[in-house]
Amino acid sequence: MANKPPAAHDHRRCIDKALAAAEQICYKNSVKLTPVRKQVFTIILQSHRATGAYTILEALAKALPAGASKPAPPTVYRALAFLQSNRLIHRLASINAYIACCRPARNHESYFLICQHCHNATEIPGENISAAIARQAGMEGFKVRREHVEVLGVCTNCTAKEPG
Amino acid sequence: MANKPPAAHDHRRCIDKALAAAEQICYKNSVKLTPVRKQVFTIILQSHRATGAYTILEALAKALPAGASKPAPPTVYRALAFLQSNRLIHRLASINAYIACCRPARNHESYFLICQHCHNATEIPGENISAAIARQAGMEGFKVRREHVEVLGVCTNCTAKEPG
DNA sequence: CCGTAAATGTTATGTTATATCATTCTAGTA
DNA sequence: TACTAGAATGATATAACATAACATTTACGG
Ligand SMILES: [Zn+2]
Ligand SMILES: [Zn+2]
Ligand SMILES: [Zn+2]
Ligand SMILES: [Zn+2]
Repeated sequence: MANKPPAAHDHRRCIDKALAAAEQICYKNSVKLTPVRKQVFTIILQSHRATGAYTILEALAKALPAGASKPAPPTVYRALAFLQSNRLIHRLASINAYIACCRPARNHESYFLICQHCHNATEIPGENISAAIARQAGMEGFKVRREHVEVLGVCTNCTAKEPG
Repeated sequence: MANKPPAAHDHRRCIDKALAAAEQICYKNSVKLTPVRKQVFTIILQSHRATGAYTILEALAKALPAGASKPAPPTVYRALAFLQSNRLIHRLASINAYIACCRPARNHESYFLICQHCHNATEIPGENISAAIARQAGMEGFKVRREHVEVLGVCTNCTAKEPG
């Protein structure tokens, strides 16, 4: 476990729940959560920090059965594309990294608080933000398709540890 | 002029105003808008679309006095860093590109509507969006430092041209 | 079993960004 | 004017992120 979650919790349970949800969603979408895809998703789930594609690649190489050939970047990027298209993960463009969606059942856009100190990323409800965006977009006659909100700053834990 | 601005306007004047403002801001900040930096800024100003670093690099190579040695990536990236730190441009992380700020005198975060069709990017007022973000961040005890809001969709012009 | 489509493997390359050190320019100062 | 320290730029190499293209394997209905 290479991270410190935003609040103490049973992370094993966290992972299991996410995997179960993913299985359901893939079944509903009539797509297959193949071993590679599941493995990549599991790697992403290990932490509440966003993970870079090449970090995932390394982890995948270690996770594969001994003797298996080393995976190449397309393997990871294809799995990421699959997971994104099924709304199981988000991409954080400002830091080129990928993170599990905390509410994959509901279609929604991407709203994150990213701690510059510990790099934990917290997915937040986007209703109010989205409404504010819709208002501005409406004034410009702009049709909204995707929303990416990435807020950088310092999380509670890190503020507590480093006052001032 | 390699672009179609969101609304018809005298783009030459647009550029001149932005350059004059930049001179002022740099003077106020006690920093130098050197020829390279000014040239890079001018290249970015040519269009209301965001411009990639390597596109800027090519344009810079053509713009330099004949016989001058070809610029390398760090030249562009250093100029971009300078322009960003003086709030003259924004980086659009979702498309890895750079665009001039339309209100550089006022410090503010980054709120953009990006047309997926014509690639024009419109900087919008962020007060309401920022307020909504502040509310969510407050609930998480998160200290906001930077906000990046990138909305992808279709602009008025493109909607008009391609109904349905 | 066979044929097809999906998934994965493999190789190469494209795209974006930075590290590092050398050189030149700028301004203040003696 | 000459010296000097710091800023800016030049030059080279490489890191980090991502995709194109084609070969091979796998899954699965007929
Ligand atoms: Zn989500
Ligand atoms: Zn933190
Ligand atoms: Zn701006
Ligand atoms: Zn458009």
